[in-house]
Amino acid sequence: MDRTQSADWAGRAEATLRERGHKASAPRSAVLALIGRQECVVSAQDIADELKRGRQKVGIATVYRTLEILEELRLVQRLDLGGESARFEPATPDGHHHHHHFVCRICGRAIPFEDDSLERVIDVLGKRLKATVEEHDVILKGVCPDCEG
Amino acid sequence: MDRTQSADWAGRAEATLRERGHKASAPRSAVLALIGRQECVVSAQDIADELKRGRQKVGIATVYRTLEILEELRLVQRLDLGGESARFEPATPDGHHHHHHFVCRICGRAIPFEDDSLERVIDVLGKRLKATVEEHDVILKGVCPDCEG
DNA sequence: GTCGATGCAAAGAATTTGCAGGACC
DNA sequence: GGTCCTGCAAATTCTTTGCATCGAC
Repeated sequence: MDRTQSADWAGRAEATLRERGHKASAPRSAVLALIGRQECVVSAQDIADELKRGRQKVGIATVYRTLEILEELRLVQRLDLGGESARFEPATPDGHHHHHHFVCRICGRAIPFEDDSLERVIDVLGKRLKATVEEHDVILKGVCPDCEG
Repeated sequence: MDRTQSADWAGRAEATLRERGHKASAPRSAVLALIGRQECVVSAQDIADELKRGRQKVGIATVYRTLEILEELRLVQRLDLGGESARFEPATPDGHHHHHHFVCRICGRAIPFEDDSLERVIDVLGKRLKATVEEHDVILKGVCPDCEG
């Protein structure tokens, strides 16, 4: 099911880009495919490195430019998890369960989790504030089980 | 009451630094005083600029070094709100109500808010996860009332 | 006096941008 | 064929570091 969803994401992204008048290209497709395969966050450098190991090499500038477009179209979400660089993950279509992140201070790994009560509270909160809330991130920081003790 | 609390923070910070064997200095005191006066986040550059306008000029390197120490001692919290640079704010003593941030996509301002239900849910969540949660950030993004068309 | 703190300037790291050539439609 | 895309390298921006000097204890 993961794989099905992944394929969907890349396909949906390609379609959206085409609709918006963007042209197809091998490097861009490779980036989309890789992002679609992610269950959690990756940095621009991660993407470039991963692709470099494969057959399709992609310049880091292209990775950034592609991510910029995807972010504008809300196909990926940019996250600042406190590391050196920004990280990105495929955005979930509206209403679908999306997750948040626990970041380990020791190993730096980001571990995704979801929680319905949390979403509900944030929903209510959004209504209480006068502002229009378009997106939200919850970041927990601490020590993960592997690094514990 | 704000002012009392601010004075407390700077005083507490100075005391903690002294305890840890750090030496006092005019530049550092100026940074501490300024941070203590903040109700919300500022960037390192904000701090340097603000002090430059006053009588005590402080090099940006000193600002960063001071912030680094303060962060280690958990006297300030570093926040990645998605802007270009990291922002900092005085940390609240344990257990005191701390706030989170709404960031406006148009004007970039960070608006603080607090919510007890949110804290409670995150508390429970921390227990559900096997990891030790040491801190958490909730960031809402959208459009603030002033920028709302 | 000793050792931490400062400021400047240089080094680093992440991200963006300019440009010439190449590919898509 | 025009326009968008790509890769490289240069430019930017934020942050850290090296170093000589100054000041606190």
